[in-house]
Amino acid sequence: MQSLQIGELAKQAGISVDTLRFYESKGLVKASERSEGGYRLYSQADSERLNFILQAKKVGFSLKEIQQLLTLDAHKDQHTCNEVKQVTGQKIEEIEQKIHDLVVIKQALQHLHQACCGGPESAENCTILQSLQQTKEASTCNG
Amino acid sequence: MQSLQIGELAKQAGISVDTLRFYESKGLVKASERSEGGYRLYSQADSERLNFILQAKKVGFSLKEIQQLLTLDAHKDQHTCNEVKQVTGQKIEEIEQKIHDLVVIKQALQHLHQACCGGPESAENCTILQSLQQTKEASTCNG
DNA sequence: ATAAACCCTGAAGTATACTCCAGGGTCAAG
DNA sequence: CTTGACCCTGGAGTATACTTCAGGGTTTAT
Repeated sequence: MQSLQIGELAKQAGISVDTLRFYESKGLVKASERSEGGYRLYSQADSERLNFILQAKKVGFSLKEIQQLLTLDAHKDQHTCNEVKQVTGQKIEEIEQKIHDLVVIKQALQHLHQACCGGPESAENCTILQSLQQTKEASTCNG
Repeated sequence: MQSLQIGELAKQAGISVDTLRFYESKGLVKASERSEGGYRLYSQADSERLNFILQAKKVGFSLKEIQQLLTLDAHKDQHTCNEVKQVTGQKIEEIEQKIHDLVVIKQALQHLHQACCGGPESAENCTILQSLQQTKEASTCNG
């Protein structure tokens, strides 16, 4: 169970050390320890927390929303199971909507991807909005 | 086929008229017509374009990325099928990753949602990160 | 014809999420 | 014991995505 310095964790996560310190300032991830000299030392748990944050961010959650999710336990005494059940239920619905939206966009892109010959021709008839529309009839390039 | 004024479209889409004008300034949606007095008039196609934008935004695409998708056809002559095939292929992969991330988060939330008794007790052991971890053993509130 | 509700442009202001200093300490290697 | 790579804090600067404001025209109802 070795801990990581900020630079190591940042590299692993694919973000900058500035971003990590910024997230700390926002209460999102805090190094669970500091070295003698004051260096941040991140544990495996810290690293997992960070991964969750990045995952959630990628799919459109704001840092504020992510914090809400992460701090359902921060003020344990003030949060009841009732609250947790409500918040999670709502977020699950949101996520289902997001997945649906992604599937719609993906289908349009797939349609476009397949219809497109991939050659050096001008792509006049290859457009997403057309794909979203006419998902039934096959469209071809310059056709 | 009636057209909408900016306020009507904004209301329908659940955004502000300012946001709509802002999107226009960024080249994302433009009213296909103007009234005599200079009012923007949006067609059904404009409205669908806007819906695509909002859908894509919700799942974490930036306005720049959305514009890229929407303008695969803007400069028709300069885009080849080859390019379109590349761009779409890449975006499809991105979307698949996003869907995967959402499913992971959703599962953790569902675990939490189910484990939580929903009562007025303190939610000490109901945390997402725990859920992400121990998706196998059932956890209960205060247990 | 005038008030209320809507629309216009251009520019400045704000929130979020970083990103980049300045000035200085830590640490391993030589 | 110093050089280079790394770390620290606090604060200023930037990009993105809006939001608000100032000053003014348009439309619809009365």
